[in-house]
Amino acid sequence: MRYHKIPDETVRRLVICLRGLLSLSERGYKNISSHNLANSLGLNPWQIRKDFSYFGSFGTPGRGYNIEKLVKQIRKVLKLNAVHKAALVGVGNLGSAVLTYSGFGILGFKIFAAFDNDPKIIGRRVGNIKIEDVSNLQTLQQRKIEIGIITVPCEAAQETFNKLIAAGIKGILSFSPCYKTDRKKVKVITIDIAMDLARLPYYITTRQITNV
Amino acid sequence: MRYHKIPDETVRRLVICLRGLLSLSERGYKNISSHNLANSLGLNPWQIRKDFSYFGSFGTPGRGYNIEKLVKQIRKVLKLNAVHKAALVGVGNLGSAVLTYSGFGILGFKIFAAFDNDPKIIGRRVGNIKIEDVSNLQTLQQRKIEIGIITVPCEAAQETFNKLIAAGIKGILSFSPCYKTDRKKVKVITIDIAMDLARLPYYITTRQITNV
DNA sequence: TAATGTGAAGCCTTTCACAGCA
DNA sequence: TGCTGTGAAAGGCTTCACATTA
Repeated sequence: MRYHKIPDETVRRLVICLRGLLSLSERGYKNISSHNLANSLGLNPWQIRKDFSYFGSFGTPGRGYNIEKLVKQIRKVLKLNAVHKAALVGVGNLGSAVLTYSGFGILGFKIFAAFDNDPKIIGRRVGNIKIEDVSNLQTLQQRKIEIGIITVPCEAAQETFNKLIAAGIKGILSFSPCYKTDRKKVKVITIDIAMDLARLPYYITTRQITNV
Repeated sequence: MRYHKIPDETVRRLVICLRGLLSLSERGYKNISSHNLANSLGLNPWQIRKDFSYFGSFGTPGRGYNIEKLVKQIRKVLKLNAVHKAALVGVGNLGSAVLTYSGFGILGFKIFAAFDNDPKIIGRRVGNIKIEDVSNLQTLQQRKIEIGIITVPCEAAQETFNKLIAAGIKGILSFSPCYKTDRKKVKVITIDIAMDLARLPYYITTRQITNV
């Protein structure tokens, strides 16, 4: 049982496992083997076992894992055992899609605020969130919101980054690549749709097929 | 000069370089050193040079790279030198965001068709694309469309996958994780927003900050 | 028996350091 | 002199094989 640095790829898979386990749990399952869990998620059994081994050993040889117990452990390791407050900036189509997505709650996220700079949008409600003026971004610190989601057009991304960092945001999920960020102050995860699309042709015309 | 398998991570960075170079080119630059290119993209100079070395050597020692020449080479390697036809399924907020995104063209993509199953949406236009009924998906093969973009709700993802594969689609960019796909027939790249968000807290409360 | 947990091997990627070239 | 291209070293992740345990 170790508790060192967990590889980035393991963190990625742990989230996938967590969701798989939650879904199994909902459907009434109590236990599962690494083999069956792996199968249902397109992973390898030994990979999963290795991943879990980075933070403990929770299985029962011959039986497998108790789902509830495992979920609790993964939540703890990923710091998903308390609700995280998030704020979203940029309420266009993409922002609205993220705002109305219902899958975050089960993972411990709740979007508490949304911002835009368009007077036509400010004041409207999306879901049960009232859209505020971006000039209010500075209030995030007082409101103890630590996660930012950037869904503004590319041109506005850099400015939004700066404002979020100034507002004490600790982690950012961004849909615009931004290379001029002080990565010592915040952790940034970028979703770069155009880049992901542009990777496809290389793999299509080449024989070689890999996982994502 | 080799032409072997290019590492997945290199493919990822090549797209980033390509966009960086295109942007430099637009701003009138003709040449750039690995050092400057790397700096502007948050990468390392030696990493970039190594990446390029997988498919040739195009630089001039003491001078750097000719941007136009390099762009041409990267496009060729990534198979982005011809227009790729894409189709999108699921025209909700997310789908509309992708449909109206203007950054694909420069990378060689054009969305030629969009589908939904909601009679209220079918027939409408988004941008200059008329939304079709999903039952028309089978026509993709005749229309020589080889790339699919899945922006349907989770529940509908599996069925959409199956239909796209049946329609002869070669590569899929999906916003719903789907683990039951025949990865020998198509290359799938998944954008899993909830998963990416859920990875953040682990890195926020840990000191360790890494690139994405 | 059936499945876990993990050291060790193998493989892939990143980083380094420097020879070589304009 | 300045920057490229690349072999070699270092580092990190995946896979394997099997001892171990309920």
